[in-house]
Amino acid sequence: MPGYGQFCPVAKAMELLDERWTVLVVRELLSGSTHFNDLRRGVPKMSPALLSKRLQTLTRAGVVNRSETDGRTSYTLTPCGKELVEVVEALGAWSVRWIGELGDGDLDPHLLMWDIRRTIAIEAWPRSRTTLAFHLDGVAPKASRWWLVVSEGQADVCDFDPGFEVAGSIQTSLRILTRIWRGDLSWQRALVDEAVTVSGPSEVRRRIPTWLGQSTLATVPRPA
Amino acid sequence: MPGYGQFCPVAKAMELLDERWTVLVVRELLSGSTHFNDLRRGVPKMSPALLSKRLQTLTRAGVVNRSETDGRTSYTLTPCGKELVEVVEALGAWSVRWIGELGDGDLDPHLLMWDIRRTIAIEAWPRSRTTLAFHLDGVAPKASRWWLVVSEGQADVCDFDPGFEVAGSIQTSLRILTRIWRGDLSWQRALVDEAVTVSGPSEVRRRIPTWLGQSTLATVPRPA
DNA sequence: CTGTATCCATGGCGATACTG
DNA sequence: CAGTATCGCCATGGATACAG
Repeated sequence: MPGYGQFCPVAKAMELLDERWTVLVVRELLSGSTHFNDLRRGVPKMSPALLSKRLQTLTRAGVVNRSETDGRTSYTLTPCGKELVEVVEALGAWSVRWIGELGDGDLDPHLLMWDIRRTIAIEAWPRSRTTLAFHLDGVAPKASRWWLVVSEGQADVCDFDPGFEVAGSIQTSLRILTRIWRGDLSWQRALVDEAVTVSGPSEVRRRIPTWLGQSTLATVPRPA
Repeated sequence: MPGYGQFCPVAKAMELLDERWTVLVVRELLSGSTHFNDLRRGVPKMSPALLSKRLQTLTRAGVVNRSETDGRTSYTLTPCGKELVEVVEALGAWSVRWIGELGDGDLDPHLLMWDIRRTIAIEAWPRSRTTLAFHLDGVAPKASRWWLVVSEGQADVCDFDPGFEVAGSIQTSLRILTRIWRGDLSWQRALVDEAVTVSGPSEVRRRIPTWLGQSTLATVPRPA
């Protein structure tokens, strides 16, 4: 399987990018992960051996730069790699428009909470430390309760009760919260349908949709 | 290998598109091929069994529309599939900028002549039937000689002497002609370096670069 | 924390031939 | 023209354990 045997640029690109997991690793790098275990968190179902191999391949291809400082290994995208943002964005936009269905196996509370943490609008939150509690129905107990703590311009997510006073709680299914985050479903719609229950002071209840962010692809217009 | 187990749109898109050959099939469909054997010509190294399988997968995914009219089977892209043009173009643009090196195995005279035929600027050619002969150095004899015949607004490529009077000839290596077509190398540069020899009346010699087209990606600016 | 080493099963895919 | 049928390999990648 030595490539496609074509000089076509698309074929040459796919020789590198059609390998399983490769594009997802690039996506993680584009989103800012630089260390091996950061990357692992973004592709949890990928074995470390394979991640290592992919990083080597990408490095050899000139897409990734591996460096060591203070005994810490970092992976960053080269200028070449950074330009893959165009490809990844095109893929994401197409996908969000045309691949709406998610299987149960696609849902993952860890990934979702991590993504939510990464996209919350910190500046919209109160100055003082604020904690939001999540309860995800129909998820294994260990992964069903989450706390989002925003304090001093910093957001943290816990899968255990941090013990802070909770400003508000969100109760919904993993699927609904995922769809909201992806932009497949609006907060409005979910609230009206009672697919999600928000509790707490009315001020907080009103604000929550503006506090929690969404995928950058959420605003891509969907086909009629 | 049941997908990536992620709700991320990029992951969902790649579940479909990271399968070997799939994107190349889409590329062929985008470029206008509609019949099974048309598609085969664009991906000659792909087995018919696998092409069939990919077309089925793409059809199930809603990317391709299969239809039969007059006992003839046609494959076309659905609206969903047509929007993959954004992805394919992003891939091509990135590739042409960053993946310049071509292995010997990437070169293919059939594909190249077919692509040249598809991209020539017919309107730039003389009204009367005009034939150009190609001689590709270092290629197996059977695939080293080609004739391009433009007549009545129609271009044809032959791997045998059609017997028409030849207006001009191009002699070069397969690699050089490929690089010119991709836009990696300019006609100017190739002529100055004597990497390509054009013979015939001076008027024809001057015109040939404008008659023969280039890949649509040829104009993508290359990194400094 | 950042990987490597090893092992094994699976099935993807290539090759070839054949059919209505 | 438009595929199916069959076969078998080997490489991919999943799993697990372990190391510097």
